[in-house]
Amino acid sequence: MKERVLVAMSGGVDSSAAAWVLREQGYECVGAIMRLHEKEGSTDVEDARSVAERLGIPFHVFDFREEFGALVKQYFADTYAAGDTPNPCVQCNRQMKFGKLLEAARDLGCSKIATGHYARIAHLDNGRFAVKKGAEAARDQSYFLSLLTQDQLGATLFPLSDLPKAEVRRIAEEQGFVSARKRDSQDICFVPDGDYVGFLEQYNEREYVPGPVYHLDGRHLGEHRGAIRYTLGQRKGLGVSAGEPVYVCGKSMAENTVYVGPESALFADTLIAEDFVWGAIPGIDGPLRCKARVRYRHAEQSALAEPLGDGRVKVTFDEPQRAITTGQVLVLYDGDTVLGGGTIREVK
RNA sequence: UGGGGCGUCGCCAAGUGGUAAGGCAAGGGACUUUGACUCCCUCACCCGCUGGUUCGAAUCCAGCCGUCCCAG
Repeated sequence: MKERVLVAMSGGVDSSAAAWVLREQGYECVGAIMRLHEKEGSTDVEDARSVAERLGIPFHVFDFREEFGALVKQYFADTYAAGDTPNPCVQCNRQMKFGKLLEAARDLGCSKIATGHYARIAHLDNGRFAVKKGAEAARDQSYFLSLLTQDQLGATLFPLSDLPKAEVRRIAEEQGFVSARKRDSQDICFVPDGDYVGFLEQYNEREYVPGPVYHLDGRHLGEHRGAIRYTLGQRKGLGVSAGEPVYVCGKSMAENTVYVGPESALFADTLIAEDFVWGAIPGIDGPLRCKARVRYRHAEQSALAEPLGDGRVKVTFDEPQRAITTGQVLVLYDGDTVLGGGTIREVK
């Protein structure tokens, strides 16, 4: 019998198939699901339990609603309130799945944790662990895993790393998992109706009121419905017409003002990321040419990364990038390997 | 209340006798384990109002209403 591994199950296809694959590989599996927030009508817990039963593995339910609120929802609300744009999934990965759940796994005597992410983990010659892209480029989730620490990566398995999604579905189908035909998850899990502003108003216990929309050329174009609703590069939802498409180019939370302008005004080539977490390499002490992504599904771009000290890294793209947004996560790559990532703090 | 201009979808705007372009916005969908972007579809039985001319008008005529500019 191999190692004892806790499989993070969500009730969806991916984690279900991951559990099966892992068991096939001879690991001693323990299934577990986290309760992170209230979900009306959700059968996720039951679905995960059913899959665990079908696999004949133990199953645990961890109620992490409080922790999720403190570590993810709070971060989400605070980031928006500060005028930045958060990435709750990256935060959830580092704090919950590979944070609280990993702790719980260790308490259960599991040396590792496994999830249904489409990515790989490599143990490099330099002794470090690194996240690498999944086999199917279109589904690669390495971006979301970029801020995991060495300790976290060293204790992680991604059973689906070499499987295309179609194969995963087939496995779930064959095994008769209830999750086989479930839709892929999308949007922010704790804001199911997509109304994240409504969530923020409730969470922050305040109402976000209308304010002015100005064009960069000085024109007053109309009123927006609260500066917190808009993020850099956003086009829809402004409700103002300038004759041609205009995009959010900036905003002032203090003045509740939104500035819009032509798409061309959104391009910038330099940013500073903070709280950098290094993956494949321990860090850099000089300029490093690499590839970088500024958001999930951003095609990697050639760039030069330079250390600024204090966990800060300056990144200069060869070509200006559209709507580099503070609060979002910057990830550096060397080919398929994640070099490290940080939170975008400043854009020039 | 003298003169002139203008009144077409929420905004801008084609169309000047033959049966309402387009852009923006908006709504819906696709894409998507973040926010966005993008893509697709929809969006004036009707042209300020009322009459008139005409086989036929948003397009011509009259009156009215509204609005803008100049002159007061």
